[in-house]
Formats: sequence, C-alpha cells, structure tokens
Amino acid sequence: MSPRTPRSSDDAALESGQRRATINDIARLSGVSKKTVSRVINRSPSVRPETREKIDAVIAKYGYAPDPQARGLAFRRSFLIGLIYDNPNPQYVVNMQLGLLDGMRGSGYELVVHPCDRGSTTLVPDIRAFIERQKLFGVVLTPSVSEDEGVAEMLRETGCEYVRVASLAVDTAEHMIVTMDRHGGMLAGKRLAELGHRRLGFVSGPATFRSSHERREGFEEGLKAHGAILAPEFVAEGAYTFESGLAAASRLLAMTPRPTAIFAGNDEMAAGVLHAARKAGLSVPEDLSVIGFDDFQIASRVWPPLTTIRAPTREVGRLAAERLIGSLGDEALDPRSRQTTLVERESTAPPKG
Amino acid sequence: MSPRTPRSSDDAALESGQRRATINDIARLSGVSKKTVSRVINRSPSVRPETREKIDAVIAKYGYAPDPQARGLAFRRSFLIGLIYDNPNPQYVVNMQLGLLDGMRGSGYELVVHPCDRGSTTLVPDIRAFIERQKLFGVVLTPSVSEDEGVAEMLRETGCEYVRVASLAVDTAEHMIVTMDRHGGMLAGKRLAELGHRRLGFVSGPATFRSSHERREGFEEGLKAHGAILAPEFVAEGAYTFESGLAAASRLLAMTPRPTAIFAGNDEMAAGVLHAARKAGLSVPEDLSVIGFDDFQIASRVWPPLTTIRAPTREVGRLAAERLIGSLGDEALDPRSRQTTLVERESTAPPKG
DNA sequence: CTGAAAGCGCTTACAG
DNA sequence: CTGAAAGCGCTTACAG
Repeated sequence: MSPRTPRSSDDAALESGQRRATINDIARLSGVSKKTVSRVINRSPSVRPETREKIDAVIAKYGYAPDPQARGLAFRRSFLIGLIYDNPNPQYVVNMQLGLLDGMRGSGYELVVHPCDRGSTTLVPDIRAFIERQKLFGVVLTPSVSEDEGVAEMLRETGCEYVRVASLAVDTAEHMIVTMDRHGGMLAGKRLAELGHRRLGFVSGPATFRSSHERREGFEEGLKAHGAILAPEFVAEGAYTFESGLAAASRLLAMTPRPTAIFAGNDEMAAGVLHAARKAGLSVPEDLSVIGFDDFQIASRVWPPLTTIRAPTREVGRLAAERLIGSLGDEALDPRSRQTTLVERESTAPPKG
Repeated sequence: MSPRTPRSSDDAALESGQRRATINDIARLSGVSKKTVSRVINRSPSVRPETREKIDAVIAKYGYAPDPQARGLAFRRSFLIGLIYDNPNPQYVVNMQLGLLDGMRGSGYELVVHPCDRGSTTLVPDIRAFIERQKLFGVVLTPSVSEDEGVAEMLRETGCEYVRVASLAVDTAEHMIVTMDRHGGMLAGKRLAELGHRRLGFVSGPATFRSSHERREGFEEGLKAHGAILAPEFVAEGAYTFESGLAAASRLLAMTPRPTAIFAGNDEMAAGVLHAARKAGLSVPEDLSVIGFDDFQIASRVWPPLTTIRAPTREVGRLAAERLIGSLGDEALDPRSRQTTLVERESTAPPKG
C-alpha cells in the first residue's frame, strides 16, 4: 500500500461512485471557488459563460446534485412542498398528488402529505407547526380547507408560499387555482334541459363547501338558458357522501310529482341516488335521469354507468404546483387546461311521456 | 432606547415567539453546553437526571424542537420516510398513507410520496436517486413493487432502512409486514362452500402480483375444507381492473355449465363480474353469487352491495411505519391486527335448485 | 465577474 | 457525566 494523500483517496472514491460529489469537489475540479459553483447552481446571471460551461461539464461528469439539507439549512427553508387536504375522497387525493408531482418533476422539490381535520380546534396551530418545523417552501391547499380564511391568514404571517385550489377566487391570483365547478354544473343543467326535463332535482354538497354553491348556481344557469328552472323544493342537501346522497334522493323521490332528473353534486352521491331510485322501484334512465360530478372510477362501475362531469383534478394539481414553484406561464390564463366536460354514459335519457 | 447587547435582544425575540429557539439558546438558558442538550434530544443515557430535568424544563418552556435539516445534515440522513408504490388503486394508496401517518405521528418523521412504474427500465436507478438525493431515513414499499428483488437488493446496498408490505414473507422479519391475503381467500372459499356452491369460478389478479396466488390458494384451501374444489377451467386471469374483471367473468359465464359463484381477486374486478352477469341476463345473487376482496368504497356502492373480504390496509400501514422507525413491539406477532374479515352484503346466496 | 470568511443548527470524535 | 473543537454541505454578506 503506497501512502496516499486524503485528496487522492477522496478522488478515487468519487470516481468509483462510492462517494457523492459535494460543492467542494466541483469547485476544486473546476478550478473555481465554491461560491462560483453556488452561483451556477442558483442560476445567478453574474457568471462568465465560459466559467459556467466549465462548471456545468464537471457537474454533469460527476452527476453532482446539491444536498437539499445543506442548501435548506443555509437558505433557512426546505425544498419540501406540503399538500394540506381534508377532502375525504381517495381518488381526488391521489389524482391531486399525481398532478402536483407532475408539476414538480425535475424541480428538486418533494411532496409531503398532510391530511387535516377542518373541524379540529387546533387546525391552524397544527398546520403552522408542520410548516415551521419542516420550514416548508410552500403548501398547496385543496377544498374545503383551502377556503378557510384563518389558515390563509396564518400562512401569510409565516411567509410560507401557498396556493389555494378552490371553485372561486378566494385570494389574489398568484395564490389561486380556480376550478370550473360552476361551468361543470352549467353543462349538467344544459344537458338535462336539452333532453326535455322540466322537473329537476338537485342533491347538493354540504353548505360549508364552496363547490356546493358553485355547482348549483352553474346548474341553474344551464337550466335557465334552455327554459327550465330549479324549484327550491327540489333541492336536498347532502354531504358529498354515498349515504347522504341516498337519503337526499329518497326524500326527493317521495314527492308528488317527483323530479324526472336529478343532478348530484358528486359521483358518490349520484351512486346513492341510483340506490334510492332502485329502492323506490324506479328505472334509470327510463324513470329518472341522473348526472354526477367528478368522473371518478365509481361513475363507470355502478349500474347504469353514470353520465357525469369530468373535473381535471390531476391537471389542476399540476397547475397548482407550477404556480407554487413559479414555473407556471400564461397557461393559467387559458381556461382550457381546467375545463370540465360532460361524459355521457347510460344514466340519462329524455323524460317519459 | 437603552443600548442592548445582542444577547438580550435575541432573548426578547425568543420570549415574544418571534424567533424559534435553537440548541444554543437552550444550552445557554440551561447553563450547560450544547452537546449536553444534544444528548438529551437524542436520549443518551449518560446525562445526570437532574441535568436532564433542568434541560427538559427549558425545552418545554420555549417549545423547542430541533431543526430536522440541521440534524439531518450532521447525521448525514434526513427525517423523511418515502412511500414507494405502484398499486393503482387510489383507496389502497390513501389508506396506506393514513396508516403510515398513524404510525409516524409524534415521531418527527414526515411522509414523502413516490409513485413508480414497475415496468420502467429505470425503476431501480430512479428509486435510488430519490433515496440518495433526499438521504431518506427509510422507505415503505407496497405491492407489487415490494416484491421486486432488484429494488430490495439496491436498498440493502444503499443502507436505507426499508419495510416491504407483501402477502408473503419475501424478506427477513425486520423488513416485512405480511398481509393475510391467503387467509382472506380462505374465508371466501369457506363461505361459498358453506352456502352450498360446488361449481366455483375464480377471477385472478395478474400473475405478476404475489397476492393473486395467495388469494387463490387460500380460496382453494377454504373450498377443500368444506368438500368443494376449484376446477382449473373455471379460473380466468384478470389484471385487478374493472375491465379485466368484466372480460374474465364474461368468459366464465359463457361456459356450460357455468359457475354458480365467482370469487374475484379484488372489488374492482368483482364490480366487473356484476356487469358481466347483467349482460348475460343473470341476477345476483339468485343466479350467481359474487365475492370481492378489499372492502373499498366501491363494494357498497354497486348493486347489489358486494360481499367481500375486508383487508385492514390502514392498520397494515401503521405497522409498517412502526416497524420502520423501530417503535413496533410484539404486536406484529399477533396476527389479529392484520386479520382479514368476511363482510357479508347482498351478492351471495345459496345456489338455485 | 469572482472569492475568503463566517454562519445556518445540529452531531461526531475526542478529551477529561 | 460533561464540554470545546471541528465538521456536515451549502449560502449570505462583504470585499475586490
């Protein structure tokens, strides 16, 4: 064994991939100071092009990636993005996560999940502790916790970046991705009115969710444009759950005359409407048309497969992540990327007679 | 304004909660060195009880929590736990996440999600890059990526802690949480045989998922114990998806004689079996009994509501997290915490005639 | 455009 | 049982 200086032994470990390169290695191998490497990492404009190229080449050669912990310690913040949610639907949550990951890909950020309970008395301090402990770069909030002003106020105080996903602009544009729930409701109303329905029922989500109101108001707009209206007695409040949809629809279907079509605020409740119809001895779509909202898997698993409104949750997630990390361009201005669409299956038909 | 030393101005910020306490503050305010505070944080036994109490009191007073980034930098690893999954079912993913969070609560670790594609040619290097970049403390893997030996081999090389959730012990006990898929299959077989069925069909998951085989073998065991058997021609391979369940069941139901009961490898495929039955003009459960597996939401949304096997995914997630961070006691030895159970709804009945 | 010094908030290795 | 020094891998603030 010939004696070796620490440096050359270090380099051997580096070459063989035994040891990950640090900013010091890149600086030494590029013949510059680590501060200059730091400038390249952070895309500072004040680096000579030749210097930058030389450093980039060394970075590429050794597959160098800066350590997020060390960077975070110096920056006094982490490279973590939190998803704060209280939406109980698993498919919504997973689609949102996938969308956020789409938008974060290659950015060096990671996604940390944080379900919460809006009913908790410690909601705001709990979220605050999460953010401060991890020094989160930013958070994305989804309905209904995204609609909470107490949480938003705390977020502004802490200086944590945030984006709220909601069906209405409840904050300034840079903090918002607005979903098109009203538009989706309008599509449902339009379609049912076009089919000739005039006695229409609506099973709403809970009043505490802004989307419940947006979907309803859109529905009424769509009906009105085609000469139909939503009678107040044909509105039943649900809770975005299967059971609540079943109960609400049972009430509507017990009325005389009963509605010939029901728009449910989401697919879960629409599945409940199907069960209520079956219990009332009604065939769908012959005796009753049903439209849901979301186009989650359940929509095509029930019988008959549900006509529903597809909400582009994954795309919305991508936009939210891109807005948060600042990589979102003019696309946000183009509503097509957030558009809802009508998916016609077998639960809708013209009214009988 | 009287002149103040930096120290007292620091303290003012601390008292008012403007500034978070650091290990230096706690050391100074406790009259010890920061190394001793570090010992308390890390539960080193070699601290005098009185010293420990004094420091604990100061920590509590200022609500001190060590900075995970600084700690991570010094430890050369982070306090992040990765969930690496390729299971396509949203409810599985969300239940698993909730379970992991249950097991991690109060531990100071955070959950980072990382979906992956087992079919990707860069699967192993992708996961490796994720682990090394973030210096993850550990990862939890769920089926089917948890069954991948290439991934497990890489994990051992990196020295990253890991726990594999799978339906069979594919690793040593400290790296495993074994789910009781075989037992669940047995419950399904037992129940259908008890009801008197003798021509039984099975719609399997994909051969690449270990659970497909466990559920089938358990099913056969359950049948055999009650004098029934699974004929090879009544086995159709699916892919754990609704469409594959529909197609597989259509084949089984076209046979003469056809099965009087079908056990599907999961609820999604069982929903497909219900659609196939409807298209074949068969009533469930009068003409055909159906049992699913999972007891996800879909099981109670379809018509008729599905008899199924409940798998305690959230509990399994909690056990996996506790095993990973070392807080799991003897509970893992008690299969009751992972037990599957039969949930009887309306899709099962004795065979006609 | 580039760099040397100091610091982010912890732990390790060593000493006593 | 306790502590002073050095270091983890970065960035900020300052200087040139």
